[in-house]
Amino acid sequence: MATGLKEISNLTGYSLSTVSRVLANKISGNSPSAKEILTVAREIGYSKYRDAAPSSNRILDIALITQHFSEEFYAYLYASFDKICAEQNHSLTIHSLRYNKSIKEQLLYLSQNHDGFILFLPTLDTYGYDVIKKSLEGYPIISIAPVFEPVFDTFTFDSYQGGALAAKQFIESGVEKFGVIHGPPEKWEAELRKSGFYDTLEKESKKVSWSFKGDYSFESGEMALRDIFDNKIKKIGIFASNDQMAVGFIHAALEKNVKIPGDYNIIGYDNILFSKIFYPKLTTINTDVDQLSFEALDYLVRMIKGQIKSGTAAKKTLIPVNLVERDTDKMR
Amino acid sequence: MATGLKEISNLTGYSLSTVSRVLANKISGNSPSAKEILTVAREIGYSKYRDAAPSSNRILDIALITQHFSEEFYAYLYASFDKICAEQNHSLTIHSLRYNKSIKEQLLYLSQNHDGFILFLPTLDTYGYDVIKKSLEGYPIISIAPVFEPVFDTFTFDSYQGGALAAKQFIESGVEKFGVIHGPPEKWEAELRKSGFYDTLEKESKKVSWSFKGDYSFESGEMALRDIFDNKIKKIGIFASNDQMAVGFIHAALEKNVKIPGDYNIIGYDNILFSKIFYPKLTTINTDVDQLSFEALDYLVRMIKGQIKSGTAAKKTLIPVNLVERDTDKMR
DNA sequence: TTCATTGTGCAAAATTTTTGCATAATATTG
DNA sequence: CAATATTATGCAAAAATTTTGCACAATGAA
Repeated sequence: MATGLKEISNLTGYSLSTVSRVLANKISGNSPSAKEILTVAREIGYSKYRDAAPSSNRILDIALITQHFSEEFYAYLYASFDKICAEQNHSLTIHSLRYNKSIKEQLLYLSQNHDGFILFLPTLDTYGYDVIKKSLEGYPIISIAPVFEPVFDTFTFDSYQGGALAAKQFIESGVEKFGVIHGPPEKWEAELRKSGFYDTLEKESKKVSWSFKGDYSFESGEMALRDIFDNKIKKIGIFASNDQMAVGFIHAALEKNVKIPGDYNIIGYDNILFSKIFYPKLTTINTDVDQLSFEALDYLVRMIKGQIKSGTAAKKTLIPVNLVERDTDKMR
Repeated sequence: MATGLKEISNLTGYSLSTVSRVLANKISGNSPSAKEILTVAREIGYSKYRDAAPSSNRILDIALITQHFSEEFYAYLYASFDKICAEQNHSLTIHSLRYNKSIKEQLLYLSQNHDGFILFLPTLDTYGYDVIKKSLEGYPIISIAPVFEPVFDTFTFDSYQGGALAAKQFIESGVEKFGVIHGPPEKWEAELRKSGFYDTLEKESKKVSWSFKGDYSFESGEMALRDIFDNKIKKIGIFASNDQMAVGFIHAALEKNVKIPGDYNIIGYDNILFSKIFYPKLTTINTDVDQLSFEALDYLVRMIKGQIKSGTAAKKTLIPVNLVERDTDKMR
C-alpha cells in the first residue's frame, strides 16, 4: 500500500491540493478538515506528518529515554509516565540508550519519530549532556535526573527537603542522638538528602554522632547495623538515604535482639513497596512520582508547542516530598 | 533539511539512481554501497527505509508491547529484553497499549515504525488477539503472555514444571502433609503451577490436605497464614503460587511465634528480589527472564527475516524453570 | 580469456507534490 | 444585516522527486 498524498486524499475525500497544503503547514491545523487529514496521515505513517502543525492539539509522541535497570523505581517511573501521557492523550515510548554507541546518533534517530524527549540518565556527565544539547539545538528536551549542574530544564524531587523532614520528625519525637547512613557520594540526590538532614539539625544546635558510608544496597544497610552495634551506640534516630539500606539495617537488627523503634529509630527514603510490608513497617520519605511525571510532561508539552522561551541557563523545578509516618520513627 | 534521495545521494556520494534502486530493493542489500546507503537512510529517517532489504543484516526495530504496571517483574522484563536486544544489535522500544482506544489502530501505527512485535498482554482475550492477527496479517508477531489458547507463537515459562519441582522438593525432604496457596484462577499460569504440584503428588500417591484461594497479593498470603493457623494444621509443606503470597504468609507467621521451616515449610514462585532478603530466605522457583528474552527475540528475528514458515496453529515454547533452594523448604 | 552477473551513472519517463488562480465557505465589522 | 475580510477548497499547470531504459564498468566463474 503506497503511502502518499493520493492515499490520504482517497481516505479523507479531500483533494490532493488540500492534503498537500495541510501537511505543508499552509493551512492552520485547527480546522476539522485539517485534523482529519493529520489523523489519517499519522495512521498510515506519512513521513511529513510530524512537521505539520506541531502546535495544534494533535497527538504528541514523547520519548522517555533512560538506561533500563531491574529496579522497582523504573517500573514505577514507566507506569507513571505512561498513565499521565494516557490522560493527556499523548503517546509515550520508552527507550534505553546504548552506551557502546554514539549517543548523538541514537538521539538524532529518535528525534525523527518523536516530538520531544524526557531524559533520565543519572550516570551521564555534563560533557555528555552538552553533546546532546549541541546536536539537538532547538529540539524540546527536559531531564528528570538529579544532577548538580543540569544542562536541560530539570524536574526532580526535593531531596534536601526530604532530609529536613526526617530531621524535624526526629526532633519532634524527642530523639536526642542522631545518625546517618549515607548514600553513594557521587549521587547528587544522596548528598542533598544528607545535607537537608544535617542542616536542619544544626539549626537546632544538634549534631550527628554516628554515620556510615553506604552504597544504597540492602547489604550496606546490614553492614551499618553491625557497625553501630559493635560501637554499642543506642537510643539514636537514624536517617537512611534510601529504603533498601533502612530495610537491610532492620533485617540485620532482627538477629541481634534489639528494639526498633526504641534502641534504634529509623527513617528511610523512597517509600518502596517493601517498606509498607516489612516488619516493623518503615517510616519513610515518599516521593510522588505521578506529580513529577505530570509537571515534567506538562512543561515538555508547552515546550513542544513553543510556549516556553528557553533561557540560557537550565532551570530546576523541585517536586515536594512528604513523610509517611509508620512504625520505626518514634517510641510507641 | 529536506529528507529525500537527493539528501542521501549527497551524503553517500552515490547517484540518485543507485540510491533509488537500493531503497526500492532493486539491488541486493548486501553490497557495501547498499549498506552505507541504508545506514544513512535510517539515520535521516527516510520513510522508505523500512521496506528496503528487510532480510539483510540491518538494525531491526523491535517493539515490546505491554500494558505498564508498577511491578518488579516489568522492570525485569524490560531490562532483560533491552539487554538481549543490545547484544544482538537491534533496537528496542517499549509501548503500553491504551485500552480506551482501538488496539487495531495503535498497532497499525506502531507497525509503520517497527519490524516486529513482542506482545505481553496477559489480560487480552482470544477475541482481542484474533482482531490483532486479522488486522496485521503477515506482520511478524510473537507473544510471551501465558494464555491457554495462544493465537500467536508463544514463549512462556514452564509453570507446570515449576509446580512439579516444588512437589518433588517437598517429597525428597520427607514432608508428609501438603498445602497450596492458589493464585487467581483466571490466570492460566497460576493454574499450571498448581496442576504441576497436584499431579506430581498424585503420582506418588500423596495428596493436598489444605488449600487457600489467594490473589497473588501480599495480603492474601497473610490471610492464608491466619486460615491455616486457625485450623491448627502444622508440619506441612506449602507451595505458594507466587513469592508475594509466600512472603505475606511468612510475615504474618512471624507474629504467631511459629517456626518456618518446621511448623510450615514453604516454597514460593518467581524469585523476586524480596525472597533473597526476607528473613527467613525463601526457597522459590526461579524463572530465567534472560533466556525467555533470548529465545523469543531469536525466533522473532528469524520470523522477520522470513526464515520461519508460520503454521496455521500457534506454537508454544516452554522455557524451563529451576528451584532455588534457600531456607524455607526443609528442616535445617 | 570469455561470459554471466551485478553495480553504476546519465538522462528520459513516470510519479508525486506544490502552487497560481478562481471560487466557495466562514468569520468579522460597522 | 449587509459589506468586507479571511480562510478553505479544487482544478490544472508547474515544480520536484523518484524510477527506469540504456550503456558501460567491475567482479567472479568457467
